[in-house]
Amino acid sequence: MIPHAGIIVLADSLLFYIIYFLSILFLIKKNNCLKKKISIHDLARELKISATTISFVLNGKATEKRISSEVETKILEYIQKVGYKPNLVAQSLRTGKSKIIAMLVESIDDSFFASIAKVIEVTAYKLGYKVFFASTENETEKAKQLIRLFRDRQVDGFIIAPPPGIEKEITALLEDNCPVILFDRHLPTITTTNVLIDNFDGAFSATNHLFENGFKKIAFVTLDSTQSQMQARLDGYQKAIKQAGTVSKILKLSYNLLHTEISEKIKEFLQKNKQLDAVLFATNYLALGGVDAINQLNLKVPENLAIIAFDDDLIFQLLSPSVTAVAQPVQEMSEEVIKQLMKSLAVEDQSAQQKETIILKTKLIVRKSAINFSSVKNLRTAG
Amino acid sequence: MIPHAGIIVLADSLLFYIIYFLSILFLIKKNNCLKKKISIHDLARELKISATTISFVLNGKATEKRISSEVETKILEYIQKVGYKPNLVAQSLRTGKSKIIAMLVESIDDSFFASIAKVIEVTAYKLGYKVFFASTENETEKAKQLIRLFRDRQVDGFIIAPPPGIEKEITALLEDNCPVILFDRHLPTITTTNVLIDNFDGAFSATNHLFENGFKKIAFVTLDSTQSQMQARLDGYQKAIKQAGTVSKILKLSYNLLHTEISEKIKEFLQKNKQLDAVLFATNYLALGGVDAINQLNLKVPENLAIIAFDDDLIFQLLSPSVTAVAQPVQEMSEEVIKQLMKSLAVEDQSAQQKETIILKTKLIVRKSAINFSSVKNLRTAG
DNA sequence: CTGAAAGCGCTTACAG
DNA sequence: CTGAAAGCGCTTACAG
Repeated sequence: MIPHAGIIVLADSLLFYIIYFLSILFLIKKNNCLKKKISIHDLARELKISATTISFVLNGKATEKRISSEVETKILEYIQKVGYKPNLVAQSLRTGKSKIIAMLVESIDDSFFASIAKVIEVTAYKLGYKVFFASTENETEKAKQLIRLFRDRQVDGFIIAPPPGIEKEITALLEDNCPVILFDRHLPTITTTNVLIDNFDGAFSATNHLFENGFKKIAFVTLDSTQSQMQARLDGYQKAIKQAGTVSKILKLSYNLLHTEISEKIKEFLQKNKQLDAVLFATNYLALGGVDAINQLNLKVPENLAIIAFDDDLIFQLLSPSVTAVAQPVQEMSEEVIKQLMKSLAVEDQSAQQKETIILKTKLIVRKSAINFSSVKNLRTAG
Repeated sequence: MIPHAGIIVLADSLLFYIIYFLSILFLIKKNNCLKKKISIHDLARELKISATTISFVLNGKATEKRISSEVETKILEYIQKVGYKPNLVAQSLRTGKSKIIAMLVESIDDSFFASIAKVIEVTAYKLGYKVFFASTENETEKAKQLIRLFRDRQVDGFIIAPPPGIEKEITALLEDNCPVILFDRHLPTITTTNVLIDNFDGAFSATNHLFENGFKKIAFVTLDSTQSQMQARLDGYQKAIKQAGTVSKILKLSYNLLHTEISEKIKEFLQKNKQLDAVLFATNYLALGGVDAINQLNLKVPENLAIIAFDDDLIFQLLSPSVTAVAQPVQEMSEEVIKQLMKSLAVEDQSAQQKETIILKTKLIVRKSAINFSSVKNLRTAG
C-alpha cells in the first residue's frame, strides 16, 4: 500500500488542480464585470509580508501598530505599482460599514431637490462618502421600501425629506443606531435632527410683499397636506392676511397631480374667484401650473393678477414677466445637512446624541410678477 | 497538575465568553445602522435544517434540488414570520453580483437625462435591479473616476452617455466582461451597443421646418464638441442649409458655461448678425440661454427671430411664445436601453456578443416660436 | 432529498 | 514589530 500512496497523492492533487482550474474558468465566465482582481493575500504572497501588516498599512494604522517604515514604503510602492484596490464589498461585510449615504428626496426631478442633492453629493465625496439618491414621490409606502432597500445595502446613514406617516421607520432607524438627518420638512411627533427653513416667515414675507405692492385679494394655492413645511407656509400666509384684516382664499390640491391637472384646477379656481388680484403658490411646480392657467386665461401679470412662487427656479427668471420667488438657501442647507450627518456618524450611540433643529432664513427674490400696479388694480373685474 | 486542568478549562472558557460578549457589545456599538440581523445560520439552528437547504429554497432552487415541499413551506413560513432578509453584501461578495446598475449621464439636473433616468430606474426595479446615477458633467476625468468607483462597488453593468476620451475605459470594461450600453451619443472608434436617436434627421427636419415657414437666414447655436450627437446635429443643419442654397452661420460655445455666460455669448452673436431671422439651438439649455438673450434684446419671437430647440422640456410649453422643439422619444429610448442591457447581462461572454446600434426617430413638436410670418419677415433689420 | 465544508476578500484581537 | 487564524453571511460543488 505504501508504494501507492505517492501516486494517490499525485492523482489527488492533479485532480484538485484540474478542478481548481475549471472553477476559476467558470467564475470568470459567470462573474461579469468582476475583474480578475488582486487580493490582499496575493500581495502578501508576493511581498512575503502578512495580510495583517498590509491591511494595517492600507488603513493608515502603520504608526499606531508600529510597522517599520521600510515595510510600509515597500508595501505602498508595490500597491501603487500593481494598482491594487481593496474589495469594498468584502470590506463592508467585515466592518459593517459601507461609506454610502442614502438620500431620499421627494423627487429628483424637482429643481430644489436636484440642486440640494448636487451640493451634498460633492461635499460628501470630499469626505470619503458616496451618496445614493432615490425619489419617494412623497409616498409613504415607497419611502418605507426605499429605507428597507438601502438598509439591506448597508448604508451608513440617511438624509431624508420625509413623506407623511413614516415616523415608525425613522424611529426604528434611530433605535438601531443608524444616523438620520431630516431636511425640508420634519415630523413633529418624533425627536430628530432637522435642517429646515423658516417656511412661516417665507410665506408671511411674500404675502406682505404683495400687500405692500398694492394687492389686496390674495389667494394661496397649496397642497392638501399636513406636512410641517406646508403647514408653516399656510400659517405664514394666514397670519399676514389676518394682520391686514382681509379674507383668505385657499386652494388645496392633492399630491401627485400631473402638470395639466394642476393648471386645470387652478384655471377653474381663478375663474370662480374673479375678485382675486394676487396668488401665492406654495411650491415651484404649483406656480408653473399657475403660469399655464394664467396663459390660458389670457390674464396679464401683474396687471390682472400678481404671482409669487415658493422655491426659486431658473424658469422664473426666464418667464415674461419674470416671477418673484421665495428662494431657499440651497448651499447653506446642504452644508448644514452634511455637517449634522458627519456629527452623527462620529457618534457611537444615536439615542444619546443631542438632537438639533436648524432653521435657515429664506430670501425673497423680487422680480416683475408682483410689482406695484396700484394705479391699475384688478382690471379683470372691471373688464 | 491534573486536578487543575478542569479549572483552567473553565476559567479559559469563562474568559472566552466574557470576551465574546464584550466584542458583541462592541460590534453593536460600533456598527451604526447594522441591525442585529438574523443570519441564515440562525434560521438553520432554529429550524434544524441546514443552511444549504435554506439557501436553495431562498434562491428558488427548491424544485431543481428536489427539496420536499413540506420542508420548503416550513422554511418559507418561518422566514415570513421572523422577517428574515438575506445580507446583500455577503451575497454580493460570494456571487460577485450586486444587482446594481450604474448609470452615468451628463448631468442629472438636465431634464432630458432626468426623465430618461426615471424611466430606467422604474423599469430596472421591476426586473430586480437597482440603478445608481451619477453625473459626469461631460468631463473625461470625472467619468473615469466614476467608472472606477462603481466597479469597486461591484456593479453588474453600465449605462453610459459617454464624454469624449473614454474609449479606453469602455473597452476595458467590455474586455473584463462587463456589460455596457451607450446612449445619447456613441464613440465611433469602438464597437459597442448603442441606443441613439437620429440626430441628423432631427436637425435637418427642424431646419427645413424653418425654411417652410418662410425663414431664410438660419443660424445654428451649438457646443464646441466633436461628440457624435453634436456632430450629427451640425451635419443635419448644414445639409438643409446647403439644399436650400443659403449660407450657414454657426456659433459654437464651449461646454460647462454658466447660464448667464451662454446668454451673454448668444446676445453678442445676435447683435453681430442682424441678418438672422431664425436660430436652431442644439440643446435645451442653449435654447434657454437664447431665450434669455432674446428677452434682453427685446426681440419678438417669431416676428424678429424664430427659434427651435433640440430636446423638449416643460419650460418650452410655458414660455410665451411657446417654443417649437425636437423631442427625443424618452420612453422608447429607456425601454430599448434596458432591453439591450438585460440581453448583455444574460450573456456569459461580452466579447462574443453581437453589438447592435439602435437609432430612434425624433419628433418635431410644433409650437409658436417658429410659425409662418412670411408677410412680416425680419422686422429687425427694417426697424 | 439533505448537510458539512470551503471560500468570496477583507479586518482585527491575540500571541509572540 | 509582525503573523496565523477567525469570522462577517452568504452560495454551491460534492458526498451521501
